[in-house]
Amino acid sequence: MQQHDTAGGAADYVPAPRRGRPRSNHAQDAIKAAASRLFAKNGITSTSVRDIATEAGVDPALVIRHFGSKEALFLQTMTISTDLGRLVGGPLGTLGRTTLQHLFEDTQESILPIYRALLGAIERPDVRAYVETALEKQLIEPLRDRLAGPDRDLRARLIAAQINGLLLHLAVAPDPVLTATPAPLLLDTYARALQALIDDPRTHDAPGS
Amino acid sequence: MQQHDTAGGAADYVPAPRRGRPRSNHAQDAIKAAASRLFAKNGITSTSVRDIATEAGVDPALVIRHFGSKEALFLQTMTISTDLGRLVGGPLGTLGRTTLQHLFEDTQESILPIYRALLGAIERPDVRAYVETALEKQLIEPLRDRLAGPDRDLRARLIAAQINGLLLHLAVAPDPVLTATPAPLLLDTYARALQALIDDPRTHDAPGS
DNA sequence: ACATTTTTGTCAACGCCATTGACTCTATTT
DNA sequence: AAATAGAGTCAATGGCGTTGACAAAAATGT
Repeated sequence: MQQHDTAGGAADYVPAPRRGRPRSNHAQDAIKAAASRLFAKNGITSTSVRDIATEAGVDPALVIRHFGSKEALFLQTMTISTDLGRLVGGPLGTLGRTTLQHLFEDTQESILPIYRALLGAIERPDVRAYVETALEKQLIEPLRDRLAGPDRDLRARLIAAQINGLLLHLAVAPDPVLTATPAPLLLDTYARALQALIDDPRTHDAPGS
Repeated sequence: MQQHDTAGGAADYVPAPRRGRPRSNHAQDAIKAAASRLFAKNGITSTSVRDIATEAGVDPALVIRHFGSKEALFLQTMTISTDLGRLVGGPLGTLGRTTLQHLFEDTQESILPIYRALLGAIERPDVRAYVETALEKQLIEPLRDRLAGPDRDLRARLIAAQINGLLLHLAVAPDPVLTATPAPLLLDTYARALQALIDDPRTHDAPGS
């Protein structure tokens, strides 16, 4: 009656792989792990659903079954876990420096490949929407609430642009110069630029007069 | 002296499409025009070779025939024509402001869609290589040569990161706040941040002392 | 204990994609 | 006139994301 028992002997005794509905899904975790690794390493376009399925040891159709689409799986795995909002918690006078400091501590771990992957997928509408809201809620809004002086919203957005510019340069290319630069020097230098928008323009608007 | 039939009167004296080997290829120009429009509007992944071929009125195979591959066509059409090097020509004291000014004048024209398209294709190795060298040769090097003081190379790279951060925010999302901001205010504010890295750190390192 | 439902997993397709090889046709060159 | 070389066409190829029909096993109800 049965004509195929490809993966395991279904009629024998069920050796290792359990079938049906285990409480903690085994295949789902394997798919997520494989997707995280491959997306972070090669990006979304160079990573095929079949690649993920092969590395996870499952059928390609199962990937779509569980996650809906390749893009949905991408959004579920390539998320920036660290709360960017807490980066802007320090005192105002040294906010630029402490923000970069925190960012670099996290960056050393794992957010740079994720940032690169998200950037490479920014063309897809769903990814762009996710990045936009994450940027707005997790960086621009906390930043704006901490600023004083005129044009707080504009300045918060421009500070976010500065931060993303640095991440962009660190993420897209293994820039040998930036990478080789001692972290304190790089942080101090860029913090000076951030601070130019953090400080209330009225406090030292015209230094001479 | 030489006539080109890209946009002007191609039908003046050669109405019927010539076959064989015309000196100025008709289909090639149509493909380039269609590719420029579609790539700039929808990006590389959402634009298929078949779409380009349909809009140009040619066979899809002909597109590959002439340009080698979709990616090669992308790199031939999505080029930033304006020389970024001349942006940094102004006097040092107001370099940040004048650079942004020039950038915005060009931006109003057409470089923003191209920037967005390049960013969306940054995952592809050839595109990334092109962007990297263009950035290095056309922006970082001219900038570095104009700076004075310590860490000129590092500061030039960080200024480039700032500029790209602003372009990133302008390109990926139609940010309503940044778009609605009066250009002079936006330029003045961001120029202050640029100037923090342009100015020789030694000249006003300790403003109080 | 059995029957039903729900979820997991499998397999073979579908339609779209970029790209290719074989081919014709025409203008230029010899 | 013959040879050449590029322009254009057509059908096919292999890969892609995704889907539908189906089997199997666990969960659930009785």
